[in-house]
Amino acid sequence: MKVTKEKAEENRRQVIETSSRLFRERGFDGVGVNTLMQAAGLTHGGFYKQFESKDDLIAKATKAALDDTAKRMSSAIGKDKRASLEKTVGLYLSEQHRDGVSEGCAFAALGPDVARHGVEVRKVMQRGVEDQLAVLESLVETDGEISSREEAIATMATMVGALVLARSVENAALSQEILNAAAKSILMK
Amino acid sequence: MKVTKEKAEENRRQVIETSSRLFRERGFDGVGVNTLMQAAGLTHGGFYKQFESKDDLIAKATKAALDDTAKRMSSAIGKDKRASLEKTVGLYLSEQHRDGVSEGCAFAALGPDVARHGVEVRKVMQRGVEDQLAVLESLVETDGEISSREEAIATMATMVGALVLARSVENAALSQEILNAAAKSILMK
DNA sequence: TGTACATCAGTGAACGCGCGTTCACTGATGTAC
DNA sequence: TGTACATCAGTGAACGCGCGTTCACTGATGTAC
Repeated sequence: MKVTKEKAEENRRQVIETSSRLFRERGFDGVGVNTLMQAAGLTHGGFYKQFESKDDLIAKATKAALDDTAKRMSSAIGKDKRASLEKTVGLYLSEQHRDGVSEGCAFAALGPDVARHGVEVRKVMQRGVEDQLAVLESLVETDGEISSREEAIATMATMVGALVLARSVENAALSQEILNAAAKSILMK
Repeated sequence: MKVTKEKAEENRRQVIETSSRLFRERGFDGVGVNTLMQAAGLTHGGFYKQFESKDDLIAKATKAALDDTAKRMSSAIGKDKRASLEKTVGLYLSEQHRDGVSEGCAFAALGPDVARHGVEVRKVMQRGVEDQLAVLESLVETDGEISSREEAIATMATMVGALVLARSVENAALSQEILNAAAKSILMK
């Protein structure tokens, strides 16, 4: 049956939000349309009234995941540059972030998945990378050897790589060691 | 029909090798048992004569991928520490490596996939991380502020993160910029 | 070394199941008068 | 404001297909004598 425009829009956002979490947790190929719709409280048949295809939802859910992370990370930003950087790195390389994939960074959770998919989602990802780089660029200190843009890129790469590695190993001590060493290296510079 | 022990062992290795490439390219959930067996020139029915389950193959193929990368990377190691580090970083953060997922680093290609899977494959991955860290530890220079172990971890995180990001963005210039900035940052320290 | 036979890698059909996508239908919403 | 009707979000069955796994069978290999 038909539903108010507002309700339809709310359902749509619900599907995207739920998908952004489930995709991060299980990968694009790890959850089906049926599961995603049911998790949002709907039946699968109506999916194509809201989205062009699963790939369309993938692009939109990835964007939502990026916005989600950006918002969480922005809570670390204050007036003091150094304190903001420390807080950002501390949040990103925390046990909680490592263990909370479904609410965490889309680059670390979905990077390789994105690389395997279509142009759309890679454009979305690119936008997310540029946005995050802009934030980091305003936080890093640099000497003459390297530009703040380059420093921001290296910092982001270190954070993403450390999170990916920390999540890939079985041993908890090694996992923690990875997070700590990366944080130390970034904040030492 | 039965086949010589040697032929059976060769088939087995062929399946593992093929899988290690296809998994890196398409993800664990992106290729089925049927496809993997056919790619190795066999029919799918015999799969369970060689492997306990798909997860069993995933663990063995991931190990093969790690060994593959380790071998490729070891070609960069020579007598001069600094030159070896430069060559390692140069190889890892090259366009060729970015574009050659199926022959490239398992951490960057399969990290999140591994994080989503069983204990077995995470143990395999951990071993790979430790091995690669040992190599890097012997290449990095450190001051008193950070240990060579910590420096090796940070270096590895930066390389893996940069490769993941470079593969996730659509724009070729940005992708190259990421590789370059990460390499510069590592070699500057 | 030659023969009889057990082993078992590989085949191909089949299992139940979930995939992404399509479609005829429903009935409340929202619009035209 | 009230009525008639077109719209369209959501339903549930169905599409062909590939998934991981099982199984009866084949026939060359490899072993026991």
